[in-house]
Amino acid sequence: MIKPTLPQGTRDFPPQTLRKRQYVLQTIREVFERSGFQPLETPAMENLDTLLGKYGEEGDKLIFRILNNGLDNPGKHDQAMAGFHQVLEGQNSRAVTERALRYDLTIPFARFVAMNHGQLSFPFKRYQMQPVWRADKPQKGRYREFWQCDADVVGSPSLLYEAELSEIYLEAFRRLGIAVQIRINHRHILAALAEACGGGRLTDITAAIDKLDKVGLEKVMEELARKGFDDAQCSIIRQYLSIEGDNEEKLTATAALLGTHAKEGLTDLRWLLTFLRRPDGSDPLTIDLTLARGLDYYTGMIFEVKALEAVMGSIGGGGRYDDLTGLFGVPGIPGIGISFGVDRICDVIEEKGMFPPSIAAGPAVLFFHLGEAEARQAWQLLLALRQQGTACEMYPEAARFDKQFKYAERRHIPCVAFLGAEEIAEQTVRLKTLATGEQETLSRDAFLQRFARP
RNA sequence: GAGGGUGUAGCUCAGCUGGUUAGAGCAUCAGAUUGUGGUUCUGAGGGUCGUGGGUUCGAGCCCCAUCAUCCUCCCCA
Repeated sequence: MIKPTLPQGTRDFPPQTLRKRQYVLQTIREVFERSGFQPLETPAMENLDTLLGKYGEEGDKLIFRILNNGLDNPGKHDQAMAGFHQVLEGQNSRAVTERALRYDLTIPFARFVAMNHGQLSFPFKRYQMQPVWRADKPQKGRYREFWQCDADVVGSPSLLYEAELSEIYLEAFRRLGIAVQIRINHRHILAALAEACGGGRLTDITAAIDKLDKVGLEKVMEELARKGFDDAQCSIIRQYLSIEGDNEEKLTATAALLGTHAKEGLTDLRWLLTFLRRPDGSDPLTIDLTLARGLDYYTGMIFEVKALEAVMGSIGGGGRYDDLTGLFGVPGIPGIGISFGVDRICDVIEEKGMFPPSIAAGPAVLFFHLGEAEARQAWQLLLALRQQGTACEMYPEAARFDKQFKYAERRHIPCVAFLGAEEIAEQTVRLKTLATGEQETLSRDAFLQRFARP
C-alpha cells in the first residue's frame, strides 16, 4: 500500500472551500453575463504546437507536457529513441509528446476563433472559466493547477471594449468586496521608450523596470548598466522611471520625454481615462508606466489588478492584442481580454474574512429520527418539503438527541423538525430553531408554508 | 532553475544539554440524564515521531540521503 498524496501544487476542494470558490465564480459569471459575454469551454489539453512559443521562453518551460502513449511499441522503438534524444537536448519531439495541458485561456480561445471565424459574428464576446496548469514551483498564491476567468472580445479594435472590460473588473471586485488598484499602461509607450534608447532590447528594458516598486530605482539602474545600457540610455530610463504624479501629470511628462513615438499610446490612455472618469472627477484606473506584463502577444493597452490591503501577487491581468489569431493563419482579427485569478482572489477574501457567512449554510431543515414508524411519517413530509424546493435531510438512525443536534450544528442546518408519536397523533410537526432555541408546533401545511419560497 | 524553514495522535502543537513506558488541548467514541443537545463529570481508542541509512550503551532530539510541505528569488494568476 502506498501513502496517498496529491501531485505537487494541486489541491482537493472540500465542500466548505468549494462553496467559497463557487461564490466567487458565480459573482464573476453574473458580471460577465450582464455585459453580454457568452460562455465557452475548450479541452484541458491542446496540441503542443498550439501552445509553444506563445508565452515567451520562460512560458514554454512551464507548459505541462503529456507523454505520448504507446512509446513502448517495439515497431516504433527507433523513432521513440530518436525523439528522446531530441528531448534530452532541450528540443521538442512529436515522437515523445504532442499534447500539453493548457497554460492559459487566451491562446486556446485564439485557436478556437481561428478555427471558427467563418461561423462567428464579430465582435465576438466570450467568457471562459476553467482550470489551467503551469509547471511552476508552488508557493504562496502560486499553484500548479488554478482557475482563470477570462473575458475576451475579438473582431473589433474599438477602445469601447477597453472601457467595458475595465468596468467589469471594477464591478466584479466591488461585488466581491475586494479593494483593488487597477493599473494600466500601453505597449506603445514601452516601445517608444525602447525606441528612445536606440531601438530593440524592449524585453531587457521592461524586465528591469517592472521590478521598480520591488527593488527600487537604484537596483533597476544597476541591472540596466550590467546589461550594457550606456549612460545616455540609462539617463532616459531614469527620467522615465522618475515620472510621478496623478494620471494627467504622468501623461504630460511622458509625452514631453518620449515625444511623437509615444503619441498613439498616450492618446489611447487619455481617451480611456476620460471615458471612465467618474462624476466626482476621480479616475478608477491608475497609470503605471512600469507595468509591462510578460506575455508577448499584447500590443496595446495592458492591465493588471493588485489587491490593496493584502500581500499577494496580481489577481488579474489582461490587455489588447492586434493579431492573436494570426499565429494560427487567420490574420486581421484584433482582440482584447482580461483574466481573473480565482485562486488568489479566494485567498485574498479568505485572508480578509470577507466571505459571506451565508455560503456555509447547509440544508434548511434536519428531520430527527425518532424511530422506525416515526421516520416513515417524517419521510413523507421531507419529500413534500423537497418537492417545493426546500433543501432538507433526515438523520439516518434513532440516535441520542445530542448526536442529532450536534450533526445539525456541524452541518450548519438552522432548524430541526420533530415528528414523534404525539405529533403524528395530532397531525402536527414540532419545529426548533437552533440559534434561538425557540420551538413551535405547526400543522403540516403551516410547516411547509414556513419554508415555501416567496 | 537557485536558496532557506518545517515534518511528533484526525487537527493545532509541546517534548530541556541525547536517557525508562512520547504528552497536552481540541476532535472522535463510550458511559452518567433521555421528547430537547451545546455547560459538567468519568473513561476509551488513536502515534513503527515523514521515509531510509549512520553515529551512540542508548536517537523524537545529532549526521547524511530521500520524500512531502511552506517560504524567498526568477516569473507569474
